[in-house]
Amino acid sequence: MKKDKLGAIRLTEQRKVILEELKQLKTHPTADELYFIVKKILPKISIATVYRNLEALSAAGYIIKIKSAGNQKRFDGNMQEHTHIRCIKCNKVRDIEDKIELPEKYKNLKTDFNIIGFNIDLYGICPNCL
Amino acid sequence: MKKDKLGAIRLTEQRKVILEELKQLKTHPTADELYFIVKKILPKISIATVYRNLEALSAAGYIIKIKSAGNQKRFDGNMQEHTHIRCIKCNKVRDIEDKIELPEKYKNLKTDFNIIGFNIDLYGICPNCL
DNA sequence: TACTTATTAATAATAACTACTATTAACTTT
DNA sequence: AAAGTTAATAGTAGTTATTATTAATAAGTA
Repeated sequence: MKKDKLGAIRLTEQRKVILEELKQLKTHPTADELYFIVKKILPKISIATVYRNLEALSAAGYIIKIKSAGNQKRFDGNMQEHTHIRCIKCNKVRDIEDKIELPEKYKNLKTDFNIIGFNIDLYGICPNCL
Repeated sequence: MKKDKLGAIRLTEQRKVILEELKQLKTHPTADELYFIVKKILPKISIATVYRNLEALSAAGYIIKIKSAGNQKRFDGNMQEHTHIRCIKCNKVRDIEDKIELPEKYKNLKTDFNIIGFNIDLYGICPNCL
């Protein structure tokens, strides 16, 4: 089986379309939002395929699963390091171009956890909800 | 109706117990975890009451609803400003005593959102999952 | 006291996933 | 290339965490 360089998944037609559409969007859609978009290209696709493959693609490192508040997972096809801002009213997520870095002094925090990394998200109100 | 100073909610017996138990815990429990704890004191309490009142208490400013990853909401009775670290394996949340501040230079980020604040969470592996 | 409103326990309903199943497609071995 | 093996899919059932509904009760007010 031909494996891709990034992760050990085969890029099926469904996966290719999901990936392409996600990469074109700047809106960080939820799985169901993306389902309706992908459906226009592959009308027979199942919503379970979209959920499953968003997980697979993010596990394989093609896309990013956006953590942070909100009860729906969102996905991001932009692999450049960047920060997100979320609207506290409608939960939409947008990119912040500036890359935020944590000062050196926070590298050695007191905890019995094994620190792997951190996550900074901004929150505010989007133009639409103002 | 006697309103409390903080928010406009009446502190019923159920709410008092939920609040007290949460304040004693350092574990940032989920609603159902807290339900089983509170049940020992009020055996007849309904899980819906716990969910409803965790929302009510956080809306009224008595407790904090922890945002960030993981599919279950978690709650924190510690109103001091502090940072959280989450275990990527078991999703448990612990406090970091140091207060993390965002450098000045990030106060004017380029975005059409109205920035209200930010949220920093660390992630890592807890002693138990190591 | 009688009335009004808030809160509760219990349970039904919902939203967002996630697992299952039969089928098909892709790859591998003969 | 045929047969065998594994992976992926569509469709759908099931699950989990949460939210809404409802009838009963408790608290506050006139």
